[in-house]
Amino acid sequence: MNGDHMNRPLTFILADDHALVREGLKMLISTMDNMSVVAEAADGEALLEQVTKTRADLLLLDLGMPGVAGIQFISDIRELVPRLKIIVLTANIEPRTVRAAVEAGASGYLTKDGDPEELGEAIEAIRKGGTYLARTVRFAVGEASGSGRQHAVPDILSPVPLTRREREILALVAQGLTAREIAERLGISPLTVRKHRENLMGKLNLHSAAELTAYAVRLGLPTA
Amino acid sequence: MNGDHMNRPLTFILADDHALVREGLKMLISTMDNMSVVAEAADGEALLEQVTKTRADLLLLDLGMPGVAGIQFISDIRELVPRLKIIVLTANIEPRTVRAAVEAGASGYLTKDGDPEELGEAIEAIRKGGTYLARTVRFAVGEASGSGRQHAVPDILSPVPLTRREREILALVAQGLTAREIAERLGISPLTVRKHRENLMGKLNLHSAAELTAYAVRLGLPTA
DNA sequence: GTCGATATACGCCACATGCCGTATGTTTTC
DNA sequence: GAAAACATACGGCATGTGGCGTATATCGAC
Repeated sequence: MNGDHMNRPLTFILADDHALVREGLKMLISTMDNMSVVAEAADGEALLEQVTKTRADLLLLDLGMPGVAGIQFISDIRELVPRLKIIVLTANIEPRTVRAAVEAGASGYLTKDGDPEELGEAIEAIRKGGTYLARTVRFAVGEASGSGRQHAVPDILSPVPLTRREREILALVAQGLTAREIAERLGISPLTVRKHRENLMGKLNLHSAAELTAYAVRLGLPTA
Repeated sequence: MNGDHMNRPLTFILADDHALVREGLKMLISTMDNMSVVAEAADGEALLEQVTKTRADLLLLDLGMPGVAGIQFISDIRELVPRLKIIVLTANIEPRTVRAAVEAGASGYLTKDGDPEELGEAIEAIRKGGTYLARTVRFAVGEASGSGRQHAVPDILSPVPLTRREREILALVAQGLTAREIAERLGISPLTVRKHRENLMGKLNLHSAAELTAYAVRLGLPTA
């Protein structure tokens, strides 16, 4: 971001739990000028190791990885290694998630069903110190000042920061457990679990365990 | 399978709703000898068009595509174009799904988190007229005769053929709708919906709407 | 024409859930 | 050290759900 315009190659960490997808992305990146993949990770633990061990410039992060509780992970990494820019790569196009990712410190947000060229555009934008949102989700953030959004933003919820406990309980609800089962597993009262769940539904604007489950699955939490 | 050992290149159709993933797979395949991708499809409709229009040898099918009601689609395509061999590519490793896919006529079953080399191995096996299952799911089918399975197969359910109505209701349950809402939408009694749901849970060995939802989402049904 | 599968519909019961309120102790933040 | 956020816990009430049984109409297969 200072004097190294485009001499030194940009280094990447690839984080995606699908080896086949990683392989494909590596191929894609290797066809670009001055780019190289220096590390890969298939789960959150491996990723944490790699981000501290390597000195990569960019992290291409699949939000659907096991052991990666989504958004929270972004802020964790930003705190740990501030110089590492994060590009989120996911199938999730919910406005809620996009906003949360950006506010957590992601520099880019790409969707898996987007135009492959967007990867290059995102890298370029971020190298210049900017941020990049995939065209498919750009409407989600309201454009801040732009000419005029074509679609109204559906739900105006704040980025919905979940507490640690809430995330924990969301993950268990997502596995189809009842309040009682969750309570047993956590060693607390079923009534407390219910309260947490109520708070979750309030924050996320959902209205049933099934919707919570769907939300969690789409968010990439493990479901079995 | 007859005289064309390896002169004519093998032609592929890629079906995956994620353009980025398709791009990566295309790269991967292009690095192999005598392989070429002749068509791509991002949804079920486009795919149906391509399978009839082109005369490809192999279909690499992501089971998570929108508009593709999973397994059912495999038998549909097999009926339509019997010469086209199907390799399923999915993140779903449920024994139930694996067995169902194979019985529906899939020649291969690869998982997205599997070893990328498996793609080559699968193609080779299928070219010889065999079938190929990813190592991560091979246990699911019981090996039929094999030396000895390392893990017992957890649930012994038959491949679970769902009726049209049941699939319809599964999709709606998966969106978090209550029995009443589903009944209104279909113009039938809520009690009937409940019965269908009970039958579904019986067939799939699930025990709550949340589990049904998780199942449907993993299966690739739309959830919003 | 009968049999089986499917779709339809109802009732009962125990239990879980969603929504409301209140309360207390702990931890984090300012 | 005060204020805010969080985790804990309880109660009531209307509704939904899961598991059970029963019953009828339709339709395609044999």
